[in-house]
Amino acid sequence: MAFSSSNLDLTISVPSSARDLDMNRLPSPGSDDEWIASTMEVVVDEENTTNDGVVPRKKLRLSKEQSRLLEESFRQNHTLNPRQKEALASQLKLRPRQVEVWFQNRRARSKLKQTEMEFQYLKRWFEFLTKQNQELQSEVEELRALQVGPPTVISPHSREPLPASTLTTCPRCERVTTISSRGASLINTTTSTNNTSTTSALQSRPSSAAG
DNA sequence: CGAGTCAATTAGGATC
DNA sequence: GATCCTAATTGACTCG
Repeated sequence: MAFSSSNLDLTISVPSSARDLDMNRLPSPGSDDEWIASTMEVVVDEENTTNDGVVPRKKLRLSKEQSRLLEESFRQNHTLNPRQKEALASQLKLRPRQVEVWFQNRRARSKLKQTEMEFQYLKRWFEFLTKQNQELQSEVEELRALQVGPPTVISPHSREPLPASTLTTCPRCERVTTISSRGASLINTTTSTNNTSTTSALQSRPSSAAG
């Protein structure tokens, strides 16, 4: 069995003898099955088999140049059509299946990274909302403490006092509302500075996190 | 039904 | 030796 050495530093060593097997070798000519069969022929020897005759898996390590090229083409496209796959495999002296597997794993890593980033973002967003909620709760408490008689609510539109109403907390959003004869109207209980921070926080929220 | 993709998993090798 | 990274396998699923 003769394996030509390649200029890429991708080899597997067979422990029993010091010989190296070039993992990048393309089948010439033939299918992946033939390539695997020829590889197995080298790998299978008595010292490399377990008691039940199972051949231990040898792991390919991609060279830096191979990884660089794969990353480069991944940046261009996250999936490859069969022709691109063949071309890339041939360029990298890998089997198409290996290129395919690399892209598959790369997509998985990419997705995992994205999920981790989204998790971090949502975590920070949750912390922010919790803090905001606590602050609003405190304000509600303060307002309740100040409430001695029926509240006088100034209309933000007319600047005129609105009819007597009842100060309550919306059970859904926990914002303070007034229930008046004209129906429920929202009172902004936050200060202008708080309002600004809330608005800017909302505006800075990246839409990508939503989906 | 075959090809392609994905999620889950396994396992080899590097690094600490 | 534990841990991390990643190549490779497997089985389920989708789509034309």
